[in-house]
Amino acid sequence: MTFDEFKQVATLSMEEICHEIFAEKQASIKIKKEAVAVKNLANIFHAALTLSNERGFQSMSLRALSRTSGLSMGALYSYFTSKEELLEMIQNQGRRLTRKVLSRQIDPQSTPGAMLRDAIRAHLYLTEIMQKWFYFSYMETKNLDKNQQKKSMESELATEQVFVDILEQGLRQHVFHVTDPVLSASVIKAMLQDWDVKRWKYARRQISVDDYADFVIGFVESAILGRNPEPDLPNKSI
Amino acid sequence: MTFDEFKQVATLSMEEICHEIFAEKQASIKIKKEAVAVKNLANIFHAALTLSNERGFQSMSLRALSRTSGLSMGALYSYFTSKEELLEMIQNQGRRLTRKVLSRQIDPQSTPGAMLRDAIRAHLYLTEIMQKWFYFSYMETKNLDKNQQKKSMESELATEQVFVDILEQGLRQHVFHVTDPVLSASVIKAMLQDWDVKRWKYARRQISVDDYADFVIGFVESAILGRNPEPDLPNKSI
DNA sequence: AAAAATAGAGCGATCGTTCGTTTTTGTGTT
DNA sequence: AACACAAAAACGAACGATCGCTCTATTTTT
Repeated sequence: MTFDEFKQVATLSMEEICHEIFAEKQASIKIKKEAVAVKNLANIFHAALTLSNERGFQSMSLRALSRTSGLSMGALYSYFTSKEELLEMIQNQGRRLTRKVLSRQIDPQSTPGAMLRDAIRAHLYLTEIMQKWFYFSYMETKNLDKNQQKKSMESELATEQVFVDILEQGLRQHVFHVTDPVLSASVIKAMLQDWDVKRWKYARRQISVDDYADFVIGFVESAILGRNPEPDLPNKSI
Repeated sequence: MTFDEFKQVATLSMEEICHEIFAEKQASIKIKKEAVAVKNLANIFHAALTLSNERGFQSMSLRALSRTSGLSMGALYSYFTSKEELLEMIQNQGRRLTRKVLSRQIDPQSTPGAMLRDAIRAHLYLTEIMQKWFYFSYMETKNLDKNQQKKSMESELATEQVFVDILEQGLRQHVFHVTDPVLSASVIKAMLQDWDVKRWKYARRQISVDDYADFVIGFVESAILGRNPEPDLPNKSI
């Protein structure tokens, strides 16, 4: 799957999620008509992410959000009941999209090697499309309430588990040489996250998302395919 | 060098830095006596890091800082002229300590393999000791002014360069098999940073800093020592 | 004209910062 | 040892600005 194809899948999933949010939050959203609500919600989310990523969510005043989104203070409060609820809505929306898009990208029938490559690439593509959200989520998790923080951690562990599963499957088939699948998945995830958090560094060096994906795949494969030039050889790791 | 030895070196360097800060900032610090100034500065920095890491620096009110540090509002403003200057002082202090401690840890006379291991371990030990500061720096860089942001980026690139140099030396001596030293250094740094940022994850799994260091060293070595079981063999990589 | 959506002034709370006052400290004199 | 007295340090109430949020009036849509 190329980056452009991936983009289309994500866009479709995004629309689904806006419908879901509208359906669930009808208690706190005062807007009746879905078309209006979805359009303005997307607008508000985009403006909030842009402003938050400059100085942090707490520092973003609702007056600034009003200015950037083009909606009045009163209008904003037709879409959420408090600033904190807006924070939760944004976090929720991103988690949903992450789950939805990633689960569609990995074919459990293919080989562990192929699955690992697909998972790395899919993660990076997703981060690229949802850049603002990932950065936001990364920076603002600590400002959530206990319950939402727990959800955020579970989401992190769930994405990590995708890699743990792939690595363990590779271990069972004797194609990966991994001493600790959980820690390995952890450091792989750390590399992927760096693409979002240290974006300025890679932009300055003119490294594209595909460049980075190729490199990470190569690096990880060197680390876990083992030093044996015939990785197909079984019973080596016992 | 063990973790306990490392701790002592860092503590000594910390005292040096407090002297330096007092000497340089005498324009904005209204306190005359160094003993008083150093003691309270350390107190303020510690309180500010603790509070900031809960909800972010911007969300930390100076009244809360006053409460936690035990100093009154007026007293606080004897040590800095504005909240923003406090932010800059904290960032500066951490960057200094990082530079000072790390440069003393790596012996340029040893082999690339040993240097790489030492550098990884030293980085993780430093992160462990300065945990609050690193987390703070990670989260608050974007809130600095342009000039301070530039310094922060340079500091990041400088620490990365330590790894680039080691990798390139290993390349020249044909002991490392690295396709791109800069990207390799980048992902190594990402793994090290994860120890600080995702601290809750490793704490929950009861992984110590030495456990993590051993794992990262093993992972990186698997990746770059090449698949050749005789890594001493020269001219292989040409 | 009824319903839906938006507008924006106004409210109390809290923010960073200032400044006149009080307390503590260090030193020389009795 | 007790005191006086500046200098140094700490204190905390008060100020204007801005915050999140509300509420009624107005505009837009159906």
